[in-house]
Amino acid sequence: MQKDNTTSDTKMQQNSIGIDPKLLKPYDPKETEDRIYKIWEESGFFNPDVCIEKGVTDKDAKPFTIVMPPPNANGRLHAGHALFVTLEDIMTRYHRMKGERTLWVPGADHAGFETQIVYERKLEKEGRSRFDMKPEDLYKEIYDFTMDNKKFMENDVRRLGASCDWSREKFTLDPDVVKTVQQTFDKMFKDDLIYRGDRIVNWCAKHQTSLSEVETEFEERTEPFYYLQYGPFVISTSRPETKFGDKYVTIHPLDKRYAEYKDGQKIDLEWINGPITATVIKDESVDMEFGTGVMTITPWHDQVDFDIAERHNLDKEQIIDWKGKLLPIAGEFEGIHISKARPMIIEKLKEKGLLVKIDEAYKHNVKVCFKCNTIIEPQIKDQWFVKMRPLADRALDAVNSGKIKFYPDNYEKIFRYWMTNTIDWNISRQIIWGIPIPAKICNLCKKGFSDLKDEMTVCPCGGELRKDTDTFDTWFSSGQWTLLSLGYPDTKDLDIYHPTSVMETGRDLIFKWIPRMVIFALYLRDEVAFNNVYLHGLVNDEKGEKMSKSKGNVVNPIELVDIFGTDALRIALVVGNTPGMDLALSRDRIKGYKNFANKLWNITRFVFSSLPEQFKKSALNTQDAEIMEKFDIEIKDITSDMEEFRFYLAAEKIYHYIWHTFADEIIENSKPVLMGSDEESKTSRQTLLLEILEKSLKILHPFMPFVTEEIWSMMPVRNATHNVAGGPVENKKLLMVEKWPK
RNA sequence: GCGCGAUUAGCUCAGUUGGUAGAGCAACUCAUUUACACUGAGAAGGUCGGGGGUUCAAGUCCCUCAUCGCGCACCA
Repeated sequence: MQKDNTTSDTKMQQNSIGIDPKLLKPYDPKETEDRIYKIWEESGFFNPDVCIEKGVTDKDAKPFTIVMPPPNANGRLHAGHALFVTLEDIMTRYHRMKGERTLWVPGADHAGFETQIVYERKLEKEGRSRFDMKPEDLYKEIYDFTMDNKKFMENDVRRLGASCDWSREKFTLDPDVVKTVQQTFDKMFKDDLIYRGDRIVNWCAKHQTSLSEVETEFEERTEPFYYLQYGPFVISTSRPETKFGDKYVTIHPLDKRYAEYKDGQKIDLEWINGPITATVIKDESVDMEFGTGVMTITPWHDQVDFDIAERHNLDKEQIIDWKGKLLPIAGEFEGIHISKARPMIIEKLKEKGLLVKIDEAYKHNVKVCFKCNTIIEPQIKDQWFVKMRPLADRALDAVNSGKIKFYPDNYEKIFRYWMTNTIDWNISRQIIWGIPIPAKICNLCKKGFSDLKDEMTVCPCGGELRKDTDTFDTWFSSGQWTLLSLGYPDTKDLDIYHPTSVMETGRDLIFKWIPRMVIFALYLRDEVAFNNVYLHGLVNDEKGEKMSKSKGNVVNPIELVDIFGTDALRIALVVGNTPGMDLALSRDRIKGYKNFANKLWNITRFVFSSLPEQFKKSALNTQDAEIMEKFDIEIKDITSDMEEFRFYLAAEKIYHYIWHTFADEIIENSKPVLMGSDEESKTSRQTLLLEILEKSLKILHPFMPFVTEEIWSMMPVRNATHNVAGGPVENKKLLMVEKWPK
């Protein structure tokens, strides 16, 4: 081993320019990456202002902006994060090299509900509960916990090579962010876009909070389905425990079977806890085909029933309390949790002869909390709601007029569908970890008021006002993220960098996040939030299966970086990964690209060692000019791929060119020329090899920034901007701010 | 129920405006001190899910069916 190194060492030194001894060993990402990242960060070039100041970017250059989807500050990065960092960094580096005024704003998300759950689990392990703590203490603890973790997340982003401007980093609970979000609430309240109302919300009894539609999931359950005698009717239900207060029986107005019963007709009948008087309601929402075509309604605990009750102005009564226990209306069942009450109620119905039959295997979907899988109990609750219709219409207009383009384009349809069918958005959350809603609520008339300055004490009705203790839904603040991370309401950066150029994020956020950002930017600044939306798919394991903790197939990207190097991971995530499509990430795949990094390293060694000590570039002869021209055509092709967001193709093309054209053909065919005695051909060929290497490094840089920058630092002198033996030199240009080849 | 996506080599996937089917990995044959074994050369492998249509020409456009995946909605 030792001997081998010595021989090649002497050989190299004899007939070539000074070569960095590092080049004589295989490429070592571990030794390189942190060092290079530090050089980049210290150069200041992640910040477009510095680029202008140092003359790297023209101050009139076209801006290019990406706002980073802020990773959850409470945890480490997962494979999906590695993909988004890679894609956004590719775009950022490419546009920076094109000379554009390029800004990538990093961020960190407090991730309200999610983080609180993580912290609650921690409390649970310690035998504590948030319900026994003072709100301020809990907030402080979660804050410290999050801030500790935030550093790890940021460091992970750095290890992935992200060339984002850390000086502009925003955290979703930064004081200015909190202030602005509260001001937005105030503005919307004054513009009559926010109202306080008693409406059905998704209530999670475990977490003691309401949830938006995107925080709930459907789960298929097979449960018994009960047919009950309700006076002259047979009604059906899967939830007999909600039926105590049912005093309205609804029928479709055109249902001939029940034509004899008139709207508003009173019927006396025997029910679970004794005789009641039921009222017949005719409503078109009743499905004649389903069950018996007759249903009783429970407006407090069902959206559809609530809507019917609203239409006919019917009474609404709470049956189940906030912990999931039955209220006094349930009579003898009062205080029993609904999960235990059902069989008891069925037993009683049976005894009373009210149970007609049971379908044992009724398949249906139930709504569950997306975090704890607890069945959601719809409840009527006094909450803040955003009127979505007028806002969504503006978003639709923006998309229809082509101001926002989607990659892949079929997501535009999905976006449209969501904007067309949106319902009012509940923004109140009963959790601590979030931005407080700056509002007061009247104890008497129950009206709510925005009160930014916290100065109102008495309601116009004379009632006493209490402070709203709720916080905003996370998406209320992250919906304003393109604005907030650019300093809104301050316009210094906004005027330059907004609308942002690209919003790159996971395809699952097409509902949760994308529409809200469009809406808020249009509302607050009369601009779209971004001109392009690039959606990536999921990163799955090598078998194509979704990564999950329960399956134990979760891959930590930093672990892969440790083994294969960041560059290898990055390009493995990109090649062949079309937008919107899921990717199966295998170690073999990454290993192949680790080999590629080394191949490039060896190409460099060959090129450098074939140059004489005193080398000056010459003009290319006809044959070499032709080879160069072919590469230039390829570069043009790759450039248009970059412009059209086809990174999966661009990456594959440069990979293929470097390995199979440059190394396998051009270098192999150069050997006889370089060994020959025709000095003119030799110099031409040496020039060619050096130029192809230079251009290759530039094209490859956005994809594999570390190895390319490292090699660039060893490039031999040209125009006195490079030194011979490598290492940082003053005024030396970094590859990251070199110009993209034309 | 409505919508979206997928179906191409053993595996993972590309295939941009229709113009002779591609890559990576795996497997196969050969090369063995080479810039690089983290290598090179070569060969093999596909009626592009089925059926129909448009066209001089279809993996690509249209219709239809099947299978898989995902999303949304209803669910008394």
